Amino acid sequence: MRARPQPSGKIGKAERTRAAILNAALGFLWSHPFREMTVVGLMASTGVSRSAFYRYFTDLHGVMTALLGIVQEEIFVAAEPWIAGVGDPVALMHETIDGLVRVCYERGPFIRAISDAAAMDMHLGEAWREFLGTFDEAAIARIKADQEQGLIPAFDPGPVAFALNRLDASTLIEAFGQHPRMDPDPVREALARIWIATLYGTEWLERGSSTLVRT
Amino acid sequence: MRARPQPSGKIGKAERTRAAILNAALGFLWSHPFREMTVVGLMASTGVSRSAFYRYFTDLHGVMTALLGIVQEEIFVAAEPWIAGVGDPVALMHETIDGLVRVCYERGPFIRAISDAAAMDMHLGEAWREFLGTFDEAAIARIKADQEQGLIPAFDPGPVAFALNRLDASTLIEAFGQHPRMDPDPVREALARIWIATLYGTEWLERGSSTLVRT
DNA sequence: TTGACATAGTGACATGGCGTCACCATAATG
DNA sequence: CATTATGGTGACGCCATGTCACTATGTCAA
Repeated sequence: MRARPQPSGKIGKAERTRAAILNAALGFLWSHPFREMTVVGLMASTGVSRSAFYRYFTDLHGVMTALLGIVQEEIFVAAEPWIAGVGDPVALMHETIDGLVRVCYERGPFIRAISDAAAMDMHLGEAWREFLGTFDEAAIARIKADQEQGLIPAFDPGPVAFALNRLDASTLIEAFGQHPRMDPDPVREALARIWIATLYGTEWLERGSSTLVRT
Repeated sequence: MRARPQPSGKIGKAERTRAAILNAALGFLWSHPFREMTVVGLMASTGVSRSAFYRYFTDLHGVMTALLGIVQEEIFVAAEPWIAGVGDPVALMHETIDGLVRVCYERGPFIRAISDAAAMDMHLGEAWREFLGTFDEAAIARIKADQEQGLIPAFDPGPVAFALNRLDASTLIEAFGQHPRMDPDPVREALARIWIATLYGTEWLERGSSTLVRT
């Protein structure tokens, strides 16, 4: 065991500074693109010197990796109904898309910042791709299962799941990633229409409009 | 009239240098991500000094803007069948997606570089968004027209066209944007399935497989 | 209490890429 | 032959980055 400065429940100095940096990043990215974020600007709002930054993160992309970890969790939870739920798959699909749209509407600028930053750093790019990859796996599994039940026509689920997931990611990021954000309702309806028509067939679209799912 | 160094048809020094820079960029981006491109590296392969670069482009994003202009044209041509063609819309859709996949497979790394660079520069980002925007307009018009003929069910075409175009862009970029590129056939089939199921209905999917369109 | 030690934080430095500027060379024009 | 504009160059200053030696502070063990 090493010498731990704080033996009891109180959060230590280190944790507080780290959190301050992350909060500064969140505050900044809500209204500015990632490309405008600098270490100087970030540390200006924390009260500690610029070089202290490198004690907590390797670079700005390290901050974004941390942010990805936070957002990731929320998105996984939102997507769960259709991925793992039982019951009417079309209703579950509405629920999942509803959740994804909600999370991405609330976190839009952050998610866009992560996706932007992913283009500028190999490691973050890899993490981002892996993140999307888990959705591919999950969607493929669900499609396969529903195909075996005859709910979805037979086709290779891999490329379709891949494409539909990219559809969600890039549509949501573009729609909600910068101010002014689009109205979420039409986006939700469009995504639901595309997923349902592609997987379960057009006949499911007219009845059970998305308002049916919303409590 | 100013003093023009080349009075007749021969291409001048300036045009040649500019082309050399663009070629250097193409050569580099085929196997390296945009984030690794520098002015020094670019000019090293041209034989002229680094500072000469700024006579032809304002910065690296200026190069990417020029590249966008080139690729844009090819993509417009490829997309034309469904956008402006007459006849069976499902066949035209297959033709368009076929063309898009072909162009994006050939130019993949360049297109990905443009899209990456768009995240790092305001002006290029605007140009890229505008580029995608023209497809939105075109798709909306086509969907409206087919809706009036009863070929596509009635719904607000705006968000659906928006989402489907983002689907194409991000799927094609992710599939073919870096080596090793995916097999184009499954991607083509997945995109065709999604577009056709969403717009014209599932019943068009089984017959007329994509191989029918390929000469 | 004291000495040892780990952790938080700092200022200074070197680096690398960028964009500009004053200046030079060349070649076409009159 | 003088003029003039275009293509090209080296040097400069700038900005953000990442590192490093060093200080300060607080904790633990003897």
